[in-house]
Amino acid sequence: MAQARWLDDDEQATWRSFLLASKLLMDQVERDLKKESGLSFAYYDVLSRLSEAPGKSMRMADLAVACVFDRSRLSHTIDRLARDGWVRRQESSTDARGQLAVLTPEGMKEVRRAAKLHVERVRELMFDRLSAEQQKQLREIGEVLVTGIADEAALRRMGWPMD
Amino acid sequence: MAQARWLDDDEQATWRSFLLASKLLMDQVERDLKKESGLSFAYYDVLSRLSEAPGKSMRMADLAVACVFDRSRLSHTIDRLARDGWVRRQESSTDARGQLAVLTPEGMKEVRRAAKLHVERVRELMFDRLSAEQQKQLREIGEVLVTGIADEAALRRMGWPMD
DNA sequence: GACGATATGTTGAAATTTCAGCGCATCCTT
DNA sequence: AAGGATGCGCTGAAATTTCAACATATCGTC
Repeated sequence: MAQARWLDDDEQATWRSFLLASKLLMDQVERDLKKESGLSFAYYDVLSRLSEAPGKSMRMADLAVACVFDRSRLSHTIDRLARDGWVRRQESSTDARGQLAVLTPEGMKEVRRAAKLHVERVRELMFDRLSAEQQKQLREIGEVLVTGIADEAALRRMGWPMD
Repeated sequence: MAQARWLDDDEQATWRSFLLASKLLMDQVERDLKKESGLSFAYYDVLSRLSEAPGKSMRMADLAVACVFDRSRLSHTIDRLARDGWVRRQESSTDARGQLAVLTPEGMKEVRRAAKLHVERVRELMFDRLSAEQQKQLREIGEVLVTGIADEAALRRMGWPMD
């Protein structure tokens, strides 16, 4: 029973392959994004969520869930984005605890500029290399893993497509 | 041509699914590892590579490549691991620039303890949820992405299985 | 063997992330 | 409507990671 739950060679290779692929891919994407637009992926992620949200704004807590940040990290991150003028805070009208992060017009321009380069890069690194079949497989695998980890409430807040 | 390289809906969903799955998975794995063993994944990764290496030691540069750290990050990380007594430094006998990171017996015990919990968790989060078919697919997808990003020299240094 | 080009590992400071805990608001039960 | 439980967002300090630069060593070539 000691070894019962160990990983066999195939599993080991699968895990390593997944791990390395995501590390290398994100590393490369980060590096390029930063070099070409000055934004880290974390900043880009926040701005890009806001840019898609109705009113170009989101509750802090929802934004944190969507970006998979804890609340503290998001708070600090919004501080910096606000200092740079890409985002501003606004009080929620319905919940006195609530703060809204709102994308400024300058922030919107910034994301757009970055998005162009970013998407290009993702395409080169991922989609140009995987067959249509593999893309479908990857999507399904991702969905299985995601729904296995996040509960329904979290998925909803992330804007995950519920069937 | 402006939109020629944009992502369509399927691609967008695939990318998001991959991104979210790896974030959530690593997040969860990190959190559990830390809670149960006190080690961050970065520390665990370093120690675990060393534990598998011949002589339980590696050149700093090779270890950095294997962990996908830059040299500076590895240097600081080894500082901390050395302070905790899990690792010690040793000069290379063949290259006067070289430093070897060597796993101490205490470090070895530490990884072993952590590995047990870690592997258990990876199994629950990943392998218990994916079919054999999906595991095979994921492995191949990972390999395609990895070889698309890292050059042959880097792969070799990572200990990547070359055919 | 001298030369510049490249590789190795470290350092210190700056930027970012993590961690523990706070104050306040809303929710839920009674 | 009082009470506690929970949710929200923020803060400051500690830990970690990033960044630019350095000193030294090896490599390749002439």
